[in-house]
Amino acid sequence: MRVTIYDIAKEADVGIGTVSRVFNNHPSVSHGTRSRVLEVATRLNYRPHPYARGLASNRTNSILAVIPFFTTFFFLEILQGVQSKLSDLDCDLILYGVNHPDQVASSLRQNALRSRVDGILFFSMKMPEEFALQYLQHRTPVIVVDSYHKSFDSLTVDNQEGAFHATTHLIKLGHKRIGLLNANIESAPARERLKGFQNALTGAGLAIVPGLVKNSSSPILDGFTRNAGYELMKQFLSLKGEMPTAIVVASDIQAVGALAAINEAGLKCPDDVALIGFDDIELASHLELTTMRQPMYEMGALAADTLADRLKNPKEKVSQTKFVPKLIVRKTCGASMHRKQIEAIA
Amino acid sequence: MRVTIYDIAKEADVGIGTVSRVFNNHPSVSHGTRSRVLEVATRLNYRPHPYARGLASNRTNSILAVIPFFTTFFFLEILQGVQSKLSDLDCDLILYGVNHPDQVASSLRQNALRSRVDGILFFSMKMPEEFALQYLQHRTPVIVVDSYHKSFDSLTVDNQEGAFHATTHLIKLGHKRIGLLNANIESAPARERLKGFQNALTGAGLAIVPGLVKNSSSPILDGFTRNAGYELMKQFLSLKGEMPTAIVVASDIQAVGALAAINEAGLKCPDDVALIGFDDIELASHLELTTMRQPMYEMGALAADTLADRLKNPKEKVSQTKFVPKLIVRKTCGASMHRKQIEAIA
DNA sequence: GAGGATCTTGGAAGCGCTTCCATAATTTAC
DNA sequence: GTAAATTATGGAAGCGCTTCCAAGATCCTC
Repeated sequence: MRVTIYDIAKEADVGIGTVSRVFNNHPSVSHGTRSRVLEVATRLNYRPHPYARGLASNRTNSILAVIPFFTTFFFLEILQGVQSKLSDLDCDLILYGVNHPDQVASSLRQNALRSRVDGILFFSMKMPEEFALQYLQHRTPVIVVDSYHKSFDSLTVDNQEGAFHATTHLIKLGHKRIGLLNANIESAPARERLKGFQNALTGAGLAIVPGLVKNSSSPILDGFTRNAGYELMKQFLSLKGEMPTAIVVASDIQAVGALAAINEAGLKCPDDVALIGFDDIELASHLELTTMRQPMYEMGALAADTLADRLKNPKEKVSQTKFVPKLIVRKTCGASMHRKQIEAIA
Repeated sequence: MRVTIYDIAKEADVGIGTVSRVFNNHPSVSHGTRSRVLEVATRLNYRPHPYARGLASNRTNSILAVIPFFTTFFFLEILQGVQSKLSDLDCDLILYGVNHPDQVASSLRQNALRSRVDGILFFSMKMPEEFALQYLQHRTPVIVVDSYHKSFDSLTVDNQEGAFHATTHLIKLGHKRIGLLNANIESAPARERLKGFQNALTGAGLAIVPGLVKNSSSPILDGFTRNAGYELMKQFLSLKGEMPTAIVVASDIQAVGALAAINEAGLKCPDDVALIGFDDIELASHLELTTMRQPMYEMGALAADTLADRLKNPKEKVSQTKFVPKLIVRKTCGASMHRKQIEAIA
């Protein structure tokens, strides 16, 4: 039979209230009693029943992570960060993966309401208003990561700043004719990255050549796909002599497609055209892709922390944190080449 | 206030037992009563409290997945498969990631005992005996995936068969001088893959040349690393004229390292040496790596199904299922080349 | 139409815990 | 020394559900 607080109470010759207090670190238990209870509990191998606890205290000690399954690379690292904090909080992680952005609402309807959780981490997708309202009403804290909602704490990557750094890096390497291979301008990240790109050029006194900014028109994942990168790169390649000497690519996955197009054309990166990506997905290091790294582990960890804070202070005003991506220099930007050479190319 | 079965009972003018029966699909509720209760429940937006349920029924409707965080690529797909089944089972997925194989035991000690779950999916790691005993004692069903334990249902990949197919594919392409770039022979998968390799050669009447079988001696992840592949490939390259015309590589990640070594040596794959990997990680398609695909989604889904069966029939005898990997032909095996050319190289 | 099955139903008990109230023991203040 | 405050403790009530037992209603069977 299961060991309960009654067994412990009897064995340690105290009341059940006292046993409960010991396990909840309630201050008003004398030192002697506490250690006696703990000794007995260890001896009988007692473990509190989480559901009984949850039922009685109206806490669940578990949180829900809603993640998109369709962009694999990104998430295990984030979850790692989340979990590193969660074990401190003595909290379970319930995972709910959504297969397609369009299914968020129906998926949530089907699943997320079933489980009772203390809080929710919501990743990379637009939170449907229907659920936002519901969570607000139920006072279930939600942290939105890599996305934004006015009513919830959010952690985002500063896309504009990231694109600014990326572009500036290329400028510093001596490039004057720099292109932007962007995603679908309908999406906020694409717009922000465009803005950062423009600011960097303008700030350096370079002109923004419209023909060198190419937005994807693909509706599929807003153009953040390998294929979108491939197609846009082919457009750049068709410019021949007018081609930029370096291109800022809105995401690594697009850069992968771009590299394929470059190879196919018989050209070399970075010799013929330099590339800089965004994200630092697993592939990036294998392809020696220079990129703007998003601090995923850190975002995960901070998301968990933020949720913990929110659970403690429900009234606090909604916070908004921005992470600045970090430049990871590899080979595709040509930083290892001598500047003279680059200038010769340009 | 929370809506409970008492509210429903009062509103629908029935007893709480009846309400409970309705929500548990108990047969002995008349049709009229059932629909009246459901109508009221919908109207009041009633949701059963999972913890109260769990406490009263001693079921939790949640399962635990213990996965290794250190081999990222593999798992989201498996989890996707798991989840596709879980929502049928009306079950939550609690995720617990282990950062390093050596930490399995300590990680489990810290975490896995806390949560009460109906069953456990245990991935890719050796289950510490300490926990195996505990789970058996508690009668917590465990399904071991991509690993083996005699007391639990297991799903594994048939490494021997996979390596056999991979090798046979190269033989069919006309190769006579085939090497094996293996992982650490201490690990079961490495041994099995070696055996499949040998069987294929022997079966085709080819000799097994000891110098063409290279096992990694790395203790890190049993040599299933990019670096181990890189180092072993350098050994192959140093054979010069004695080099195999094709190499079976024990894992894609090693093949990535091997490709790097080949490029570094100024050689071309598959022109100078053909390669076939194992796993079909995300990278593989981007690198055009021919490989033996492990059916991860399917394994995840079947794991969940197996667990569901086990929950229904705890007495059934332990099952053991083997998946056969599937050949995915891309470019590194040179299958697209004309056979004559290959023979010319050989 | 009587006796026995078979369906339905109500609701008490109990799952293992937290929490509050009452009370006892001890300390502090004057 | 006494009154008041503080500390430590026991245990009842209650969290929302399942499940069992008892009992009423309905249906057969001969």
